Parts: sequence; structure tokens; C-alpha cells
Amino acid sequence: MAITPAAGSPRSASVKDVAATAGVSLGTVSNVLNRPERVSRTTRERVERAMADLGFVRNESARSLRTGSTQSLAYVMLDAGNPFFTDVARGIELAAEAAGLSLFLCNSDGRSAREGAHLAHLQQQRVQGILITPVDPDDPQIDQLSERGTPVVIVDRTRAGSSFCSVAVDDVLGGRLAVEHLIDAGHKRVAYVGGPESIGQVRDRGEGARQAWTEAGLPPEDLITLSCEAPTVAAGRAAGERLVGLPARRRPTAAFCANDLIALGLLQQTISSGRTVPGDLAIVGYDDIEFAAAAAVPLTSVRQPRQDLGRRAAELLLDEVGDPAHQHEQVVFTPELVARASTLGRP
Amino acid sequence: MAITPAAGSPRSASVKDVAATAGVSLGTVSNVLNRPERVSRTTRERVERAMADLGFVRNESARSLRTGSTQSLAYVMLDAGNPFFTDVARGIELAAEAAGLSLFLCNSDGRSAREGAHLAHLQQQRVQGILITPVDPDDPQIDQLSERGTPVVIVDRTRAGSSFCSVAVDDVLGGRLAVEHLIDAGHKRVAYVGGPESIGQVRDRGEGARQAWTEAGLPPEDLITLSCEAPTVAAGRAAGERLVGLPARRRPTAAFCANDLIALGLLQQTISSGRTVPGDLAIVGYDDIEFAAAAAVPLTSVRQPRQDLGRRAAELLLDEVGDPAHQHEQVVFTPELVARASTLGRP
DNA sequence: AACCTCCGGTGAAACGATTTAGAATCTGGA
DNA sequence: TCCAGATTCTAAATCGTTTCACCGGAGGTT
Repeated sequence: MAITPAAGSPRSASVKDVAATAGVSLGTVSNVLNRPERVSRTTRERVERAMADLGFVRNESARSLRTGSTQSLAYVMLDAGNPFFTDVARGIELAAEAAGLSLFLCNSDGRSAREGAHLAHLQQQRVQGILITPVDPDDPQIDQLSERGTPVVIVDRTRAGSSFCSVAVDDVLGGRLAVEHLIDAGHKRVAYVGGPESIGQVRDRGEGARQAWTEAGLPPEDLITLSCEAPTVAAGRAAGERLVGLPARRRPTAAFCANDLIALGLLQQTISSGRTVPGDLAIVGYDDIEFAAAAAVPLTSVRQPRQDLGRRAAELLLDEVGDPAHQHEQVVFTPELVARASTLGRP
Repeated sequence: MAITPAAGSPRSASVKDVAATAGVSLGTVSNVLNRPERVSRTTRERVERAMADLGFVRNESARSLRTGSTQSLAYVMLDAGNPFFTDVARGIELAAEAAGLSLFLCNSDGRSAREGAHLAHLQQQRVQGILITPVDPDDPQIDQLSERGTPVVIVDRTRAGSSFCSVAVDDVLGGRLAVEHLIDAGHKRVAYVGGPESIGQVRDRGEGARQAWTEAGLPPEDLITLSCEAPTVAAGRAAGERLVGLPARRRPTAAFCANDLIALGLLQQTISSGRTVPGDLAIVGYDDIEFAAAAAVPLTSVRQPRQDLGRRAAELLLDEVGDPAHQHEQVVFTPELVARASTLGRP
């Protein structure tokens, strides 16, 4: 039965209260909680009974104050609305669960300020470690976290001098794969649709695109860049409208999008404005999220091992937390092009 | 510059250390942190300087132990991979941010055990309040949370006797809208594709479908139920295969899916197996997630005010936390059918 | 009988921040 | 010189849990 304390003071029971009702000392209650094997069965049951009767809930603040550590990890994600990141999160979760830790998801939504607020709060909470897909991987706040004792693993990005573990996919290579595929299909004018430039993934994929383009000996001005405000479906639609607005002789016959959300938006706008894919415009996306294959025209996309990315990142973090001899490691996965109708089909 | 403490003891600085280096008393440091207006500018700057030099990070455990409250909310979501819930989460986040609170996202992934673990942990952390889309809204653990002083708001579900605030959308009505739409289009054999039955939304939408069906005077056995293991794209594909396996005279001409993920999977399987939508099979989804409109055939779907749902839920929670005279409230939004090509187009 | 070893249990001292009462110091006017 | 007001100080208590040195008794060994 639920105990309703005198109205107005619903202060929850403490170990002291439990000790009193069970008729044992405070230390014994703590032993029941933390080293039950050291307590005789009869006493243990008496204490457990008292805890149930009083509705005792261990106070994690007090516990972690005393022990100096918590049982949680956090993943600060760049965009919780992007299925790519939720798949990464799932991989992290599996590893965290296996290690008996709780995982908190925080969404920075691409905003530095929000990311900063989350990080500060997590640091104050003394989480065991933080996984982050940063808005800007060179943000000094990330160094500061690590210097002050919170292990950090960078997800889906790498850093130059790296005093961090990181897990990433080769975005430059991904960009090359996409554009080489379009060049192979005979396209001579291609748009790279991505943005904002502040996002490293966007820059790297664009860089890969340019490399492939110039190495094929094509004139640089025929690879145009369409910058969008955010890597979202809405921004993809907007980019589609700008594309239509271009004079026909400048208009690209194919678009490589920095991610699948943009690609889906662009695809949607293209079709609903009466043009065809890939006839009027071939489209390549990036991430190969589950929805890419189910799109109006199944989307050619650059696949990343999303869940493995998360799992591996969490493993690195757990190793850093647990092993004093931990060595930082930069894992780089290789992306893979998945060709579908949006670049292959008949117009 | 970063302070690297003597190797092996990276214990972070406390208010006491800050006070010592700034040459002020402990109480003054506390005032700088909590009531900066009471401290003269020069002292305040001296203290802030000391904090920066020492790399002081306030210990949230100690703070919340002493004050008895934290600065965080949590949303325990049913499926972080479903864009519907991430949109709801975004609404919650906006409200939390406006109130200066941090929001932690936890994913139960449809599993009771995982949900329970998250709830227990959040309760021990003494979060200010919990928003939850529960696996089972009648789970006694939810009552227990609330009885022991953690306010809970139920999102996207309602409960009978309700001693909780809740925000939901009328799922029975949503089911009716979907099936009435199919009946209007002349369909005489319809499948309801959803699962598992343990999810209330799935049951309610199915119930609405049945109501519309029988009220139209159609024979109950012509509304068949295809139960799937989980409300996911993969399950939708699997359902598509089972549908094909039915004898032609039993095979439905339309399907109403419990959510858009299932619908997209079903759509994808239908098209890739060479049949047409809506010619061979009309499809109605539920949630109207952003990807629904961008699907192979734009998807007719039942729209819910996702973000408003989250925002309103968070507001109710904040009211419950802040206002001692708080009255529980059950908000029910009305869904709306958005008709697109998957039920309208030419075969 | 004296000694040792376990086992189960005790009680006080931390952990770090906040809060409070009451006293001390400083500033600039009257 | 003295006072009012602002600012800071000292010292101590408190939040709830964990930890650790210690203790009493049961049982075995010499």
C-alpha cells in the first residue's frame, strides 16, 4: 500500500528511516543496497520489507556525491529528427545497456548554444562520459570537458590533433563515390546541395565531390554548389525551387545532396513540379536512411554503418572509462554507394 | 590555460578551493553562483576569475542534494526511431528550453523492462518531472512514481481514472476517419495492419476502424486484421508479403496501417513486387510524418498535431511542478485526414 | 583456558554545495 | 565624530548515501 505522508510534506524516506523501521543500523541498510551478500538473509529481508513499506527511493544525488561517479552516459546528437542519428543512438544504447548504464539523449538541434548548455549540464551532473556529434568539433568546450575529467568520444566526425577517441565514416570518400557515380552516368553539370557550411560533414562531402569532379577533368564551374540553411526536408524543397529558377543552360542534370533529408525534399519538389527523376534530374542522397528506399523514386544514397558507428563509439567510451591504460583511437568506417532508381531508372 | 593537476589526482576544484584562491569566504562564492546581484562587481569578478583558473565545475549532485531539486525533465519515448515521437520531443524541448530546464530523452523502444529501468533511474535522479509515452499506461510503476512525488504527464495516451495530466489525440476517431475515407472510395475488403496489440494506440485505431466498418453496415469478416510484430517499416514489408499470400477472393483492396512506418513498408513491398498503389492496393497511414508526403506514392495519412502535443504536455508538467493548486487535466486533440495519391490517384 | 578468525553488524566521518544568524568591516554623508 | 547602508565574514548545520575502522560473539584450534 502506498504511504501518504502528512499532507504538505511528501519528503521521501531516507536510509535513516529505513534503518529505524527495520531496527538496524544505517550501515546495514547501505550494505543491503550495495553488498547484499554480506548481510544475513533474515536481516536483509527485514530491511527490504521496510524499504517497500516506506516507499524508499535511493537518492542518486547523494549517492553520486559520495562515490563521485554516476551510472549514466549521454549522447548529444546533432539532430534528433534525422533518422540517421537515431540509428546511431540505438547502437550506443545497445552497448550502454549491455554495460548496465543508462543513456541520456540530448538534442543540440544544430545550435551551438544549445549544445553548450547540454554539455555544461552533463558535466555538472558528472556523467561517466559523453558521446557527441558536435556542431563544431573544434569547439574548445569539448577540450575543456576532457581536460576536466569527462571522457568524450566524437561520433561521425574526426579531429586533427586528436586527443579524443572518435568514430567516423570517410565523408570525403563518400562525396567522391556519389559524384563519380554521377559522372559515370554521363552527367556534365551537377549541383552539390548542402548546408550550412558550418557543419563539417557538409564540407567534407562537398570536398569529396569537388575532388572527383576535377580529377575527371571537368570544368569546376559546372559543379555548382547550392547552399541551404539546414540539412532538412524543407530546405531540400527550397533548393529544388532555386534549381528550377536557374537558366536552362546553367541548370544541372543531377544533384548530390549532403544528406537524405535534403534529397527527399528535393525529390518531392521536383516531382510535384512536374519534372521527372532521374530524367530531368538525377538525385543522390547520403546516409541511406530507411526512408530513402521507400521514396517516390527509390533514392540512390551513400550508406554508412549507422548502428555500428554508435556501438563502436560507445565501446571506445566504455574502454576509456574503465581502462586506465586506455589509448585514444580514431576509427574510420568506409561508406558504400547504394544505387537505386533515382540515378538509374528510365526517365 | 588548462590546469593539469598533479598526475593521478584529477579531482576537480570545489567551492572551497575557489574561495581560497579568490581570497573570499565560502558563502561569497555561493552568492556569486546563486545571487550574483548581492555581490560587488570587483569581488564577483575576482571569484569568477578564480573559478576559471581552477576549472571549477559546480557539482550538481551536491547542489541538488542540498536544495532537493534538479533542473531537468525527461521524456521517455516509445520509439526514438519513429519521426512522430521525435517531433513530439521537439515540442517538449521548446517548452523546456523556455523554462530554463534541460530535457533528457530516454528510449524505451517499446520494451517494458527498458522503460522500467529508465523510470527507476529518473526517479532516483529526482528529475523535476517525467513525460512518458508508456508501453502500457496502466503500468503500476507510473502510479508509484506519482505517489512518491515525481509528477508524470502521459503523452499520446489517456488513462481511465486519471490522476494524471495527459495529452492525447483521439485515436478511435483517427481510425474512423481512415476507414470512412476508404469506404467512401468504394472499398469492400480492407485490412487493418497494426501491432502489437499491447500498444494502446494500435488497439484504439483498430477499434475506430471497426466502428466505422460496422456502422457502414459492412460484414465484419471483410475487415481483416493483419497483426505485425512491431510498428516498423520492416514489419510493414512483412505484412505486404502476407497480404500477397492471401487467396484473391479474400485479398483486401485497401489497407489502413496503424502508423506511417508500417504504411511505408507496405507501400514499398507492394510496389517492388510489381503491383500498383492505389490500383491494386490503396493505403492509408497514420501520423503524417514528414516522410509520408515524400513516399513512392504520396501517402494518405491521419495527421496529428505532433509538436503541439509535446508543447502542451510540457506546459502541463511545468504547471504541475510550479503551481501548488494544480488541477490534473486531460487534453485531447482531434486528428485530421490528409488525402493523397495513395488512396486517390489513378491506378 | 587463551587465542585467533569469521561473520554480521555498528557509528561516525566524509562527499560538496547551500543557507542562515550574527558579527565585522567599509563607504560616504550629516 | 557618528550613523546608515552595503558588503563580506565566520561558523555551523544540513541534505542522504557510502565507507571504514571497530566491536561482540560464535566457533575452531592449540
